[in-house]
Amino acid sequence: MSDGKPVISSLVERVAFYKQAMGFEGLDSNQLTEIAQITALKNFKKGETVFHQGSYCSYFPMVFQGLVRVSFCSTSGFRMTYPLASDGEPLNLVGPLTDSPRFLSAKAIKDLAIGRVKRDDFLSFAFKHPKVLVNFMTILGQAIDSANSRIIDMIEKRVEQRLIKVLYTLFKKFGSSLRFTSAELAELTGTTTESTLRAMSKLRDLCIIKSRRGKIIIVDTHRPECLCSEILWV
Amino acid sequence: MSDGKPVISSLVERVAFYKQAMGFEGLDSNQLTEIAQITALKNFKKGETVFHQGSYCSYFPMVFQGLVRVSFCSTSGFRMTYPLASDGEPLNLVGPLTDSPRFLSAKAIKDLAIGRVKRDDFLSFAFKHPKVLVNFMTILGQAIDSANSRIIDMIEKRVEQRLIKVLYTLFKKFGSSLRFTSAELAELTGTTTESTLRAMSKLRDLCIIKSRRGKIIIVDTHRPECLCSEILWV
DNA sequence: CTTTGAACATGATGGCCGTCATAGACATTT
DNA sequence: AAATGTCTATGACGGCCATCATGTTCAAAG
Repeated sequence: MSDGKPVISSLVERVAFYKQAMGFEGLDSNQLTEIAQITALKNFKKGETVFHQGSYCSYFPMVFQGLVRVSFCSTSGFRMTYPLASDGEPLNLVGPLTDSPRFLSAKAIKDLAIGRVKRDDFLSFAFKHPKVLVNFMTILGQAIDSANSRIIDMIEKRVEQRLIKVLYTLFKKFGSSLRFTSAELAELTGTTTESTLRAMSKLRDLCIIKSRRGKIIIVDTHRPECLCSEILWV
Repeated sequence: MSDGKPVISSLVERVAFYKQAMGFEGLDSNQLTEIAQITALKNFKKGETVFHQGSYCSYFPMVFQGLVRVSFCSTSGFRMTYPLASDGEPLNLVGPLTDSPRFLSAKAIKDLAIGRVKRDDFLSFAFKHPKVLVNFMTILGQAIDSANSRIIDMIEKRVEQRLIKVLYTLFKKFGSSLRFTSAELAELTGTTTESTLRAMSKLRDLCIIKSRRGKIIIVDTHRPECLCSEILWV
């Protein structure tokens, strides 16, 4: 998607974007135009921070183009990657509505174009079209179910199974060729780099994946699918 | 609170209930009356199931009186108690809005009075007064943050620290005298009964708690407080 | 080409904790 | 009072995995 091409700039393009964006299902063209008009675009270079943990949230942010790693940090500094948001996905559904800061931080993995709506503008839009709020709650519900499922996985599943689940989820989202390092996968799986590497060795022996430096290829997509009744929120 | 007294039945009482209920902050009397009018009460005996995992959600349920254990089950049967909902708390914020079933199940720990609003009625109420939806999203946001925090705890905290966190949260909600068995605490902590008992022994040695069969008394509330920057979603 | 740093790989070690087993304490029932 | 079931308690064992350590491969930079 985001291959360095010039960024969506016209109103028509922005409307087209919202038409396919997560959370804006069921809105008509007038409503989409309305939100598109109050959206401003801002670019971030790869590696830049989109927002910090604990920062006040004065904008409602959507990923127009690129890839963002959203992470959740503990007080002790442990980081867990939560979702990887790509084109059409919202970055923080809750923050803009409840002016309280959250524990999330977001960093650009690829060059980014973020569409931002000022908090107040977004609030009045949402109040005018509650359908958006219901859509958002649906997404939040999925996020909660997914987080709960992850908690249980942490208890009863071992690293290898959790890694398969992560890989399968990434496969569903990005296809069979994945550009992630073991350290990044570890952050998604909730384990250490070493354990991830060991688990990867096993999966390679089982001919489920092939891997090169910084790249994983899912060879056997069938077996992960059997092991993953539900996919994660990524 | 719920001591077997006759249940809230008059409209006035129901309005008074919603005035203090979680998720209905900022609504005026007319709006509260409106929702109170479409609320029907249903009683459950201790031990009864309020709703099953995967069941279709045709009502929006609130706990009027009593205590409900809301659990999240994995496919393998592992159960994690998520929130313990008491008077004034909603049981399932998402289900009624998105007619998809969720992984939650709910069981009465004490005799219950549940206020229920039919899904469609609730939907039109929420669309008419989006403030409710924003309130709900705030709650969902807290739930997500709490779930994420739990995921990280599962990784980097050991059983004893997690148990302290659980006890502290229960203390904040129910006071220093807690009626829970070790098996129930284990379900909240995400561990086994045996490990919970061992951790309890340690906490007893440290004079943080005293315990008798089915009852825990938090003696030193200061130390748990130091260890818990944030409390859980219970 | 050499250097440098990141990513990959794998062995050794130790500790937390889940599992199994045993047993005593307590409440309720018969 | 005896019986039964639940809750509490604790020991033994073993496995998973975090940690530390060491070494290799690879890509980019100088």
